[in-house]
Amino acid sequence: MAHATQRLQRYLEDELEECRSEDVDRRLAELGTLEAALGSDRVEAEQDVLSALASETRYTLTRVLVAAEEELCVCELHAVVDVSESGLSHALSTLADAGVVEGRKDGRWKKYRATNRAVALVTVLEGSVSVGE
Amino acid sequence: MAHATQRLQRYLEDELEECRSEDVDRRLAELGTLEAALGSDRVEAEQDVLSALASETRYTLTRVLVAAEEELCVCELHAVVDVSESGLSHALSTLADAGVVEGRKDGRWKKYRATNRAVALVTVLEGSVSVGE
DNA sequence: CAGTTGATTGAATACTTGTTCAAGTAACTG
DNA sequence: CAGTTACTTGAACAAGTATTCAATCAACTG
Repeated sequence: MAHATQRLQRYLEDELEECRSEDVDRRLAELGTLEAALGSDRVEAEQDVLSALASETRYTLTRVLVAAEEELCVCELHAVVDVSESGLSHALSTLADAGVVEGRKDGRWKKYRATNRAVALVTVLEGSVSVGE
Repeated sequence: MAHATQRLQRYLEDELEECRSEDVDRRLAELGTLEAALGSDRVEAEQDVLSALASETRYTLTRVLVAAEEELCVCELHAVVDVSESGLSHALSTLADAGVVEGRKDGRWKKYRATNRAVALVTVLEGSVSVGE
């Protein structure tokens, strides 16, 4: 919650045709409740997931892993994105921290697969975003 | 698609117990298909949505608008996030470009509401992300 | 065990992005 | 019409982030 109650007061006068400061306080409380109901740690966690996906490299990796429907080796993923070996590793690590992919060591190779979270998010995005925007 | 086919070749030798370069080419083609099937403009659009949401200010605004289930005035939203008037305007404009919110002018006031896309995304995130990560 | 190879980690850097300040537009009000 | 008020826009700066290089770890191989 923050500042600027004068403007809000004028807005409520306008909307409610009545202007007691009681109304402003009540509305501020309502907005505060809306925000508080979200739960700041939950919101923070959700935002971490969004930040993890909000990069060309990382979203491409996620998309490919979801499309693959199987685990892929780091060396296979390296053929898909155009970053250094180390950049790829950083990207996968970020995605893993966000719970979007899961890694498993298999001998000298390491394999990653998409989690349900990734599948759910990609599905919704795919369904809601039409091309040409 | 990118580089590093030697490593991929060794991986396939390992996996397939057989090592013709044909196999490497086929696998590369498969990975390429996976990636191409996504459609780069579609992926780009999806990523714009993710980038729009991947900011504390903008995601909070989105969350509040989704929770409100009604349009809110810019002046009301200003009470929710801790940025300047101009920062708020920039944030809402970014969200509108991504199709996450919609604005409507009502006299001297401007009101924003969450779009279906926002509702869908928030719902999935809420459902897939548990607190404590 | 020394040598390779696959992958990760940390520090440095180049780049992107969020926020603000200053100025501007659009709509009401006296 | 001059003056507020609500909001937006563009430029500039500060803060954050993606990528790379170098070094390191871990697993296999001869």
